[in-house]
Amino acid sequence: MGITERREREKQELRDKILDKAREILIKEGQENLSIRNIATAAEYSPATIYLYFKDKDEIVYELMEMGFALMVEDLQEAFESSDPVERIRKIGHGYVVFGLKNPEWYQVMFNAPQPIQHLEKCKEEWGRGISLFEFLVETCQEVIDQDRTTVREARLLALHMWSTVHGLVNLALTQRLEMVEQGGGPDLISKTIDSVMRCIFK
Amino acid sequence: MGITERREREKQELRDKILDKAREILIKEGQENLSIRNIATAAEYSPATIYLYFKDKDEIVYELMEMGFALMVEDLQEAFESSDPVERIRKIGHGYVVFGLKNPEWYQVMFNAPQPIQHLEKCKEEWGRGISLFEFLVETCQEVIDQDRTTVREARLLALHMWSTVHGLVNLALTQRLEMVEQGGGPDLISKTIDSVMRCIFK
DNA sequence: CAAATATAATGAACAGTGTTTAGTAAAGTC
DNA sequence: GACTTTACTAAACACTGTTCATTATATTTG
Repeated sequence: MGITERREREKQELRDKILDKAREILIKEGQENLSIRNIATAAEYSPATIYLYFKDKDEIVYELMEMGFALMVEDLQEAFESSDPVERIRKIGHGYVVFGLKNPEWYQVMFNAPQPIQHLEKCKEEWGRGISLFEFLVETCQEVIDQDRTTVREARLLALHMWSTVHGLVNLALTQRLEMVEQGGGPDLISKTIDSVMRCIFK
Repeated sequence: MGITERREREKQELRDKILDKAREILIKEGQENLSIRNIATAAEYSPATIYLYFKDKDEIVYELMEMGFALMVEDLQEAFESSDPVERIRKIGHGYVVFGLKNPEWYQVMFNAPQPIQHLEKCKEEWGRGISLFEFLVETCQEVIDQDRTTVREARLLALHMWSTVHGLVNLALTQRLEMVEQGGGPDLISKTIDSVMRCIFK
């Protein structure tokens, strides 16, 4: 059945094209301009057609979130490969913040947007890539604890501490709250804060 | 001129009424339902009338942010009065997170919404109450440093560290990311995390 | 090849959003 | 009572997500 195969393939291709245009709009014009109509125009189809390939807008945002995680993992690859667990955590933390500041639109979709999470509730899938990243951090924290290089005793708690701090930093910076209290609230301040956090946690 | 005074007073009263209805909608129906039309209907006026009292929606959100800070300061009053600076920081941190989790709509407006900040840029005013809160935290951190109860040497850095962590925690919880990695990601986990952070920072 | 059928795509509508403008109705002034 | 100022609103514009009946295309069947 070569014909049905071709149709299947064409269907997949259009789905991919829609996602690709969505990605372009997200990056170039921001999340506030990521509308079904804009996506449809970019893909040269009518808005209604989008709904033949995606249940709703949330499903598109969910797919973009997945893409974002792939990009982030790529960015953090070098950090993951550090042999020293403390250095690994420092590099992950720093890389995490840099990714967030350099890719604000991706970051919003991945860590702040409610849509992808609501989509998960509906489909009962899992926040796969996000969990993987966190679990890797937990494992690294466990290594640090095993090496007795921190006073914290629980790996999950330590990982959550790190995540909260970098997530908080990125969000404060992205929502312009950081520059409200610190004029030159740039990457310098963020680096200093991460270093300070690291010194607090590790011996 | 009693008439112009009355008219001035009536103008102020309607402005207050609009803000009050906006507050009610924010709390009861959430930020996604805080529309000019909903506010106008609640105040029993046409949508266009709102624009005679506020430049745009952002200005209303900005006023709501100010209200939110007043509420938060009230909530944190007890924490502010602790004589021991370390205890003060712990209580502020805990109170901050509790406020965020109990008042998600206020929290979004105060710390995540872009509107009030954009409004500030236009009007060149200041994020007054937010800055006051942060500066108080900085002063308390300085006390802790002076008492030599932490290894961190810079008060502003320490304050930012604390703020980032609690802000990150609240946001992870509010956007359902916390429960993605920790099933029972309730207030218990958050308390434990704050305690862990405090132990790391203070001797 | 033509007719019937299955599939794909869309135009138009619905209910909502923020915002502007022209016009009306009421209140105050002379 | 006539004029002017103020307060208010209906209607429109340009958007948003989403649905559904209709149309056009492609494939299968007679």
